[in-house]
Amino acid sequence: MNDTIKAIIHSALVAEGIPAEVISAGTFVIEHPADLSKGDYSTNAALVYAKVLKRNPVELANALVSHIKLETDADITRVEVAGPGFINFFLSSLFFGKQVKVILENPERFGHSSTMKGQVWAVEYASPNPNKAMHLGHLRNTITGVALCNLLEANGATVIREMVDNNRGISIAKLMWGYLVSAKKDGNRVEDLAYWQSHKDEWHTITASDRRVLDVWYVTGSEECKDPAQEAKVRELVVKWEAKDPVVWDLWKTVLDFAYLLQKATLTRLGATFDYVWHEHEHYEEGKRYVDAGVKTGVFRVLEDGAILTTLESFGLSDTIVQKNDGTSLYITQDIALTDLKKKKHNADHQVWVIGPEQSLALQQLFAVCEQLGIGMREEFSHVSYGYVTIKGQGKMSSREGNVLYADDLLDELRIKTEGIMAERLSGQDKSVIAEKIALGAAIYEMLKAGRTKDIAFDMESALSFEGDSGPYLQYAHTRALSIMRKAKEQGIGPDVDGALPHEESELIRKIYRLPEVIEEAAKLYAPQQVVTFLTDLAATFNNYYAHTQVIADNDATSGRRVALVAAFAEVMESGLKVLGIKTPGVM
RNA sequence: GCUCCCGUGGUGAAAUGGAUAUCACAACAGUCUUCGGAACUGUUGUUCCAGGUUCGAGUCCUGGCGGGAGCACCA
Repeated sequence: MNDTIKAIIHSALVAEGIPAEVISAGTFVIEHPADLSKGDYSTNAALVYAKVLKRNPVELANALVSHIKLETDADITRVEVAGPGFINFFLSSLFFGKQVKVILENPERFGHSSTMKGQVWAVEYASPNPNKAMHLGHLRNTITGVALCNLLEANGATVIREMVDNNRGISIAKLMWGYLVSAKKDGNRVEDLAYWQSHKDEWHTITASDRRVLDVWYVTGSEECKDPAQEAKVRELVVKWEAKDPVVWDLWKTVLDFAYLLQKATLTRLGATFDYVWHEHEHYEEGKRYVDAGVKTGVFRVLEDGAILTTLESFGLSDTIVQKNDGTSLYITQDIALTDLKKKKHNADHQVWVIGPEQSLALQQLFAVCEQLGIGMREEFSHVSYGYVTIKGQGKMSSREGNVLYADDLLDELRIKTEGIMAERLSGQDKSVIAEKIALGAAIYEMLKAGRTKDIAFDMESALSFEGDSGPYLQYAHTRALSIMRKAKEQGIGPDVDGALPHEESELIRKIYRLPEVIEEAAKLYAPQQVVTFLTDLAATFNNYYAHTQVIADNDATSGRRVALVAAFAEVMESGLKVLGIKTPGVM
């Protein structure tokens, strides 16, 4: 419809005798007026061209409208000039009827587009550190990443979901050390690796429910490092690991397996899947080759002390060191290699990093260096950042302050709360499954409802409230729709997609068809939040309809048409929620 | 000091340079509870400050103020 209106305006501009070069120079937009009384679509074309042509906007708008010939039985019934010179388009019942039909005939495809067809996007997200349980910050990252991938995919892109496993270095060594010295079942302290290797069963193992224990070992290891003598032992672990010492590798693999077990449980819960996981130990040494090459071609410069620097002034960025003076790697050294490896592996034309804002400069520098080295142009690389999550009234989370809210704990609390509410109503065996879906829905909604770059002060009370703007509000609207359909089926009323429903009856019919536009725009802007806003408005419109219209009425010829509208709403809501990563609970 | 992000009712948020700034929570007043009340209707109340660009600014520009993050051999 967007394109149709654009074409109509274009021919009206031509008919008005406006030169082609003037027309193509102007950029007018087609949008939905905020208020439905102003029409279904609106354009500012007259305002834009009136400025260029130095004409009165309202007069120009009227002239343009006079060139528009509407056919009877067409999708557009009325065109009006309003306000300072907007041209508003009103759509017909026929059009809306057709949309309901389109939705119901192929519900799986509705909301999808092919605007990104042929593009390959590699998206790195989540990437939790193995030494800690996931908390609120990781939750926002993961949920944002899942939604972004779904959005790109919904528009036809091929999406490669990637995660980076930072599985080596001092942090992991601390975790290993903490496990070694504090996880013996009898509580005795052992520092002897050989003893551990031959008596492994004397140490604790882990199950998916032992969520915090990893943090405990890591903190123990970190605390020990405050003593220089102990720190030396932990550093020695790193050195031995790099030398591939078999015992150290054995311990390393043991501890990592625990970490992966916990990570996987949480990520699976959040619906995060990955096509490829990059393990740091496999590529961390690769970076030096790229640095050497950069030095040879004169892109990089060796400083007096041996460190290697690149100048990024032409990119408007501060210079950065790409290799330490002792010849060892930095994060950026590894990332250069990884970016190239990723690109070659997937032949991706776009690479996205879903990472916090504190990495902004580092990533801009990485992108610039990749351009310097000919790995790719900066336009191929995007940093999809997001705001911080703090706990309301407590400020920034800090494990030292003891105010860290873990992802799983939050989800559990939401699930328990949901089960409590549900107990009052029903006692199905699927109760905990449904409660989990609703808990996830509530959490995802909280994380996506704000603009991506905005900080969130997470309010547990608000998240636990299922009234108004919330995931459960959307899920519930969907459930109510299904419930109507169930009743309709029982009474033998099928959806009537051929009869036109008078659209004055509800605003609902004038909104449901917009989902594909929203999903397209949201993908372009990396803004899942726009889908949230749309669905919330749609659910409110449905609830209003529900409250004021008896869908299934005896001896009512329009029941079938209303059922079709409700069914279409249910499909649209389900498609929209799916993109966000929210599951519909169905009829509970 | 420099760079980036953010600033919208009491609270949390929305708004590709457009029309009367839109929702939700809270508060107050109601509906109905015959398709599921996790609902619906109504009332009160908002763009950090000062300039500028524009027919039109929450949005763009300049300068402040407030909050957060980053700034070369840390991860």
